[in-house]
Amino acid sequence: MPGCDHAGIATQTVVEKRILAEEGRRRTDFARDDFIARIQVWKDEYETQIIAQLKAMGCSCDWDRTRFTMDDVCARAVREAFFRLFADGLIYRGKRLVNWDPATQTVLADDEVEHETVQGHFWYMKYPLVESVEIEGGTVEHITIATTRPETMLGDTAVAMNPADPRAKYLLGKKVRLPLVGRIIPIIADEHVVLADPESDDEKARFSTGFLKVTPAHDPDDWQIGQRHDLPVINVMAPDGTISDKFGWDDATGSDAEQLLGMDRFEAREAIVEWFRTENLLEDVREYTHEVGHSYRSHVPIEPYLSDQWYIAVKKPISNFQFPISNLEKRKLTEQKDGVTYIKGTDVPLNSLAGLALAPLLDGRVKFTPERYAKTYQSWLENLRDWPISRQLWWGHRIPIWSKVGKTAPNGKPDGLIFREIENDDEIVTCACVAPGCEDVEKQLEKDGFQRDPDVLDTWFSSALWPISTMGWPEDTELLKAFYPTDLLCTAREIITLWVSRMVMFGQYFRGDIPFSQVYIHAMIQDGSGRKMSKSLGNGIDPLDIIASHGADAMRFTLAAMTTETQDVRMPVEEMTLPDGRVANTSPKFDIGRNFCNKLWNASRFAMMNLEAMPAWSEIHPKKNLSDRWILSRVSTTVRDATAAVDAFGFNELTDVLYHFMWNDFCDWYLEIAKVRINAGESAAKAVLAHCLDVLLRLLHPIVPFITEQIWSQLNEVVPCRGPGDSPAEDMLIRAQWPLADAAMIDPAAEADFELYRDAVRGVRNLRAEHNVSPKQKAKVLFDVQSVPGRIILENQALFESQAGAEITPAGAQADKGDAGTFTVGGTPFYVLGVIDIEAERARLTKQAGTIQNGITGIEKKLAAEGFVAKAPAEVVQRERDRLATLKRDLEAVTNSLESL
RNA sequence: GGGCGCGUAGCUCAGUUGGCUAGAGCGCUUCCCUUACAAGGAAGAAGUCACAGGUUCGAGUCCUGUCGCGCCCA
Repeated sequence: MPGCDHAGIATQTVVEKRILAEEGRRRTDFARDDFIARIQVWKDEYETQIIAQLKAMGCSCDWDRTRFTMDDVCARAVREAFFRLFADGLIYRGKRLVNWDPATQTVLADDEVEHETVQGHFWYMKYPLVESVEIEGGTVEHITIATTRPETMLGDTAVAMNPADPRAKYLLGKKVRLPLVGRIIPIIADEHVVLADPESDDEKARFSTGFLKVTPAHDPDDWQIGQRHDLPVINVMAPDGTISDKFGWDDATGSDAEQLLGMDRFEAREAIVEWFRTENLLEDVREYTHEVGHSYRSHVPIEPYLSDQWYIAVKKPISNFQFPISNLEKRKLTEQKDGVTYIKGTDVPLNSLAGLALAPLLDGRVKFTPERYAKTYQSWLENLRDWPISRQLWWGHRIPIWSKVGKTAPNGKPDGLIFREIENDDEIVTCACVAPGCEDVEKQLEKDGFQRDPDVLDTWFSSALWPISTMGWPEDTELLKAFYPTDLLCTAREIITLWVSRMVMFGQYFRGDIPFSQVYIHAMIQDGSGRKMSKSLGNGIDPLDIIASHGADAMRFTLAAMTTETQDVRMPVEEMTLPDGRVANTSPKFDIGRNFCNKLWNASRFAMMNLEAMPAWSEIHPKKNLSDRWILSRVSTTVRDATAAVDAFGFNELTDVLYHFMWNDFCDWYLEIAKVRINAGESAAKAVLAHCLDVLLRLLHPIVPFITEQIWSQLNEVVPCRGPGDSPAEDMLIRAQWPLADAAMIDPAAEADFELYRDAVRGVRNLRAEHNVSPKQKAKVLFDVQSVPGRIILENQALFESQAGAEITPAGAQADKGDAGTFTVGGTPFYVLGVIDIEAERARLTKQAGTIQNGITGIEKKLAAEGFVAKAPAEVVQRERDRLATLKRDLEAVTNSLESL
């Protein structure tokens, strides 16, 4: 089921920027619906492009069912989901410090905040005590706080110190006058405060003065302290990050701080530091490197900001949950606390949303590949905090809540409407959540003075519903019955928490079952120097450009070959001129796939040229010919290995197995042998050839669908019936069955014998190359015809002579081996007569003898080592002994040849 | 601060539960435009498996530590 989500923040930001750049107009210059219409146009353009990319890449999807998270089907599911969550009391409104992005003026989830290391400062600022204090005989007029964000001091409502601080007994309960503002604030005790220790290993302790300014409205830790001590909360900033007294700050007027109003937060920082310096209250400034949260969207520093947001309670037990959750209880993987069933070792109630997502991992119903990613999923859920779901955007699913200040008694009690009273800043607000399909209720509410919440839902809310919403939930559709749960989710590791966990959560909560049983996390492609591909760096690649430069199949093959279990994959990016003349980014890496496809095409063409008058499978006797037995064994082994690789998501292994079979076995050896045999009138090779190609195409189709489908249709014209059974092939390869490995065809003896044959051919070729024997000249080859390799060569004499460019010297012929080149196959010496340069051969053999001797020494050492023979498995010991014997025969042969030179 | 990954040939990467002389592609060297393929064929050179310890008959593989690179989370 193909489709797109609406990528709320990203999409709106892009369109806002574009309209500002092109037309000089801001979002606020538009009516809401008009602006949304503009985004819709942009989205349609890009959606079309994305779908076209998927099609061009050969993705096999159900195109008729293409979905978008904001289309009607999905929108209804979102409304229904929200309504049910609200009805179950899992959605609430909370005043919280949120991650505020002053640039885009929206709230970001914790996951949307990027932590960057920033070179900053600690400023040491003196706050005067209202009354001086005597400590150990000295008079103290000031205390000094240290801060990295001086501008927030305008909102300070206390100074905290650790009760264990020796000065605490003199200072606790005393008051300070907040500079600039003049506000009188208390000195309180809180254990969160780090004690000052210049010698400490802890950096914080080295930088601490022991006094902490407390700004509940602008710092998460301070917010906690404020909650503990019931401190006032004073917000000193406007949503755009400028200093303002319009959002909860009422003692600015008339103070020295008034001059700061309207300044940007960073301007204000400088002004405040300067003011302290002038007033002689700046004690010190020290360099400090620390982590600062930045918006992943606008990249400006996040401002912790006090704001009203809708939340989903993820650890709240759901009363009367209607579906079975898991068998964890039976397996004693839960524990009881205060009447609640928790997942063992966590504070996650089994019947909470977090529990619903965590249980299927723990009970094994959801599996990750590679397995290590299960940890990411698990630890995220175990430490989950409530999910802020409102976003200050226009592009998205608008929150289906209408509200009105004051207690408003419900007018009757229409279906599809839930009222809830919420306390907010000392006033009561009545909120109404409306179910989908109740437009009349919505109109009535608006008539009654209710206003719809302006915010939209987090994009992930609707994305979390994807597996069910796209198939028509909340109806119990035939689609859902047929395809839910699905088998496999394939995705990137960076959204395991944002997306994967929430799909499981919602799938379990709304449908009572997991959305998928397997999660495959694929590698991420980076550029050649290990950087993420991005528009701003200009190091990204458009798949359509790769398709233009190398072809879709080449791209698919290469990507599959690069897909390993590792986290990141590097893709060198290069500008290239495409066939249509455009210059675009692509990568020479795709040569791998292009060369592969080219080879496959040529080999298939050649095979098909030779299939005329192919005998039926039932007429041939492939068991009688070594090369047939060998290639059929290789076919079966390849089918077996390829199937295993697919089952294990080993995509690089799959391409590796198929590459090796196609190129090295099928092309380099079997096709070359078939040439000779077919020329000699041996037509049995044709039937085997056709069968090999048939299986190869079926194995390759998922990776390189276009070229294999094309070859398949040509093959069907040449030989519609082929392979064991001689039955007609499927018209379309995409419908053909994945081949089954035929264990009876696996023939280790044939593979071993063929190996000897191949070594003999290579041995002759090697000598020819080393001694520059002209290709036209036949090499005279002499060997013991009674030996195992000798018999094999003799049985395939014509083939051997053709492939090696050799002539076998008649058995028993006496020959002068003095000027022969030598090589060994399985311990049997082979001589190539009269071709050599004696000095070169001596050097070659000496080197070879050295290599063999190294091998022998290694094995002898191993066999002599204490414990090896006694402790290693018998088969390992035997293997070493066999190898040693062969090597010794090889060495003897080489030594003999050296002596006779 | 917590977690995860990576470091193997000049480059990009494989190497499953420890067990043949550590592999592939690209690049490089030599020869070959042989009637499927020069995006090709034949042959070849090239690695102290980051470093230091440990476990073991045996370590690229397991354990501990160090160094370097990257990612995720707080």
